[in-house]
This record gives sequence, structure tokens and C-alpha cells, in this order.
Amino acid sequence: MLADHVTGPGRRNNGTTGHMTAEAKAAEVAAADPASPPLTERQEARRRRILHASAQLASRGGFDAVQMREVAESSSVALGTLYRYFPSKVHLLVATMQDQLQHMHTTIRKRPPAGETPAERCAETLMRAFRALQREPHLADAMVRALTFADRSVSPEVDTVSRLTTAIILDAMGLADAPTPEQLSAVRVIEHTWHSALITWLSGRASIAQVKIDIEMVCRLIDLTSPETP
Amino acid sequence: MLADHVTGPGRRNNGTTGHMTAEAKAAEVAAADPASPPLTERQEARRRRILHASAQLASRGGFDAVQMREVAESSSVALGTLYRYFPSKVHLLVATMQDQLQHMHTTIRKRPPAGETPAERCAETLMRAFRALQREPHLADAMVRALTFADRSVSPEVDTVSRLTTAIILDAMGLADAPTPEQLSAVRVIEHTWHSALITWLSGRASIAQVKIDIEMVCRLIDLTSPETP
DNA sequence: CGGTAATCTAGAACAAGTTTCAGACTTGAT
DNA sequence: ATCAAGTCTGAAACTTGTTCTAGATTACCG
Repeated sequence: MLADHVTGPGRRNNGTTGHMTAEAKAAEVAAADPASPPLTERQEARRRRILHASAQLASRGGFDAVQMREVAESSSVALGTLYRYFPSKVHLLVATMQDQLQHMHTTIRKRPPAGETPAERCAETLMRAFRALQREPHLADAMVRALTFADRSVSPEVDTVSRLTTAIILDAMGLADAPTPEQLSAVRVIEHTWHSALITWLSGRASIAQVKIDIEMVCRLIDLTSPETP
Repeated sequence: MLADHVTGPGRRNNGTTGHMTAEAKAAEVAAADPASPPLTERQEARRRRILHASAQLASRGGFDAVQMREVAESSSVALGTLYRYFPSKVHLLVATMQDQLQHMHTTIRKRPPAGETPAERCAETLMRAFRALQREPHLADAMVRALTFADRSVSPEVDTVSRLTTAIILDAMGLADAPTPEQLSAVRVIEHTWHSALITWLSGRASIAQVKIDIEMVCRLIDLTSPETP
């Protein structure tokens, strides 16, 4: 319902109207999401190993520590294969973020924010996410830097991440359906602030306290967009 | 009063309490800002040539088109020298942004925004800046990507850019002095939104109209922080 | 002026992301 | 079981940011 658009191998479809991908029909496996190129079990496993290695290396030393050759070796995959699954380092890290976000979403759903107003719940959720990131600052660094450095060629993937984030926030607000355009706009602004505040924190230009203040400030916008529910 | 912290050569001061830099006292030249390492005329000229080449290349093809070897050649400077002036590509592009921002600041001061409320003036100013960026989207791409990709080693320079931006916004609001902490917080959030919205626009994930909406939305925060001035 | 330290130049060398290629292996279909 | 198409592997090559080196130049000091 939320997740889709999984990056996977088999992108180089040149125009020929050839047969469908060889492994195409195989094992429409466990994972609940894949839509575009259905993956073999072994492929699914490879993909998972790669993402795991990526997160692992990122947790060590952030963006720079995720070196494609190392990811390939750690996940027992040839370099060329790695690039077939994720066409660039940024693609890989954005996919990693997607992965982590999904975890976070289910985690948050298990214990939803308890605040009174939507604004409070929103701030609470974001702060919870922030604390999670603080536990793995290097991983956060790798993912966020990749996300904001991504160019047009990664737009679809970045967009997926963005939609996931939006979903989490709307969930938190308790407005998962029927948000007004104004509210969507406010949520977009909140996301902007969230990303940018993370960056200033990661680059050491803002303290944790500062980020908290900024988040709470921007969440006030929500009150501004729904004063008709007293 | 606003600008300082100019990147320049002569950084590799190892601990020795040696004599002051050879060219140190020379020509405390034209430019109004340099503080740390006063530059020779020829050095000032080199620095300018480099920044010009950087902006030029950036205007062509954005971040990727700014290749250090090319910048060096275009500005008739050896690669090593380029790196002495700007210790990395990101440093170079952030300095380029600083440069452009200064232009913009003086431009805006010549014809200040005319809106009624601070919020209106703020939105007006940002939209004017946005239109300026639209005229050189590739340059914008290079500068903004560099800014958000910058790691800790570039913090001082990024911070300078941030202060410049803050100054522009406060100027626009007419609150250049004595802003309350709340207002400063709001301005920080506005900057966050500004940067992040630019990125989504540059990577083709948001339209110009969308950016406008977001900017106007976030500027409403200003009203929220000063309802005591009717 | 002459000396000396710092700066600049040209070019090689190194690092990591990305591409390419030939050959081995899998997969699904006949 | 066999075949054709598509994948994966291993290794080399290419690109661009960054570092290093040796020698020429420049700037300041006495």
C-alpha cells in the first residue's frame, strides 16, 4: 500500500521485443512488494546481502566508507553484478534508506505517538526517528547525503523514499487519508525541514537541541492548516 | 559586517612558530573583506579567475561539469595551486556560492521587497532569488548540491553561506536587528525549506509552482512568531 | 642587490566510482 | 536432455578527484 518501486537487476531493456526476462516468472517470492522485475530467490538473496553490506559499511564510516568494491566483496557478488542491481553508489544508498525507512514505519506503527494534537504527534514521531538516527550517526550520514546528492537519474527512487516519509508523517498525524492540499503542503515543508535539519546536524553545524527546536517550530504549521477542529 | 572567512591559500600552517607568511603584509588590497590570510594582488587575481572559471563551467553543466583539471586550465593555474586555494571541489563550489550570494544581497538591497507584512516580504525575496536561480539552473545545481553534500571539513564555509542567507532574509523581513529567538528559529526553518525545496526542484521532483507554494507556506511561520505587532 | 622562505608550475601517481569484456553458469523452454 | 537467452564472475580499463614531487618563480628582508 505504501511501498513499491524496488530497484533490481535487469534494467538494460533495449528496445527489442524479445522474450520476457529469462527468470521472469520464477518464484514470485516471499517479499510483499516487488512489482517491476520479479526476482529469483537467489537474486532476492543477493539483493538482500548487498543492502546488508551497504548498511554495515555505512554504519562504520558513513558515506565515504561505503566503497563499491568493498560492498561487492562483503556481499560475495562481482562488481559488475552490484552495478546491475544498483546502477550507482547513490542508488544503492537511497535503496538502503528505503529499506531502513520501512523498518522504522512498522516500528512506529507498533507504538504510535501519544500526543494530543496532530502537531504534537508529528513532532514526537520525528524526534523518535531522530533518536534512532543518533544511534547510527554514520549510517544516517551515508543515507541522507546520498538522498540530497542524488541527481535526476535517481528521482524515482528518491521519490519513493519521499512518499514513504510522507506516509509516516501523515500516519503520525492521524490524517493518513483525506489530508487537505494545505496539509499536504505543510507536510512537504516539514519534510524539507527534516532533511535539511538532519544535514546541519550531521555536518556538525547544529546541535541536537537545535534540531529539536526546528522540528517543533515547523510542526506548528500543522495547527495553522487545521484550526477548524477544536 | 556580514561577510568574512574567505578561503585562500596558505592554509598548511604546520605547528612551527616560523615567520609570518612571506607575502603576508603585501598589498592589503582592494577587496573589503579578507581577514585571515591577506592576499597579494596577483593572488587575489588568481582567486578571482578561479571562481569565475568555476561559475562558468557550472553554468554549462552543473556539478559534474566543474572538473578540477578544467577549472585549473580555464583559470591558467596549476592543479596544485587550485587545490591550495580551494582544498576540494566542494570548497570551491561553496566559495562560488558565497560569491554569488554577495552579488544577490547587494542587488536585493537596491530594490527591497515591497510587501506589507514581514512574511510577504520574505516570500517575495525568496521568490526573487528563485527566479534568479532559474536563469542559471546548472549553476544553481552545482552550488546547492555542493552545499548539501559538504561534510564537516567544509563547515566553516557552509556556515558563512548560511549566515549570509540569514542576513538576506532578516533584511527582507525588516528585522535585521533585534530578532527574537523565536524569529531566528523560524528563519532557520525557512532556510531549511529553501534549500530542500531547491533540491527537489533541481532534481525534477517538484515544479516551480510547487516550490512557490512551499515557500509561501513556510513563510507563514513568521506571522506565528510575531502576532503582537498589529 | 643577494638570500631565503614561501608559492607556483608541470606532470606523475594514487584512489574510488564506473564501464567493459570474455568466459562460466542458470534458467526456462522445447 | 538440450538449447538460447539472460546472468554472474573476475579482471582490466577508464574517469575524475586528490596528493605528491622536483624544479622554477616570486616576495620580502637585510
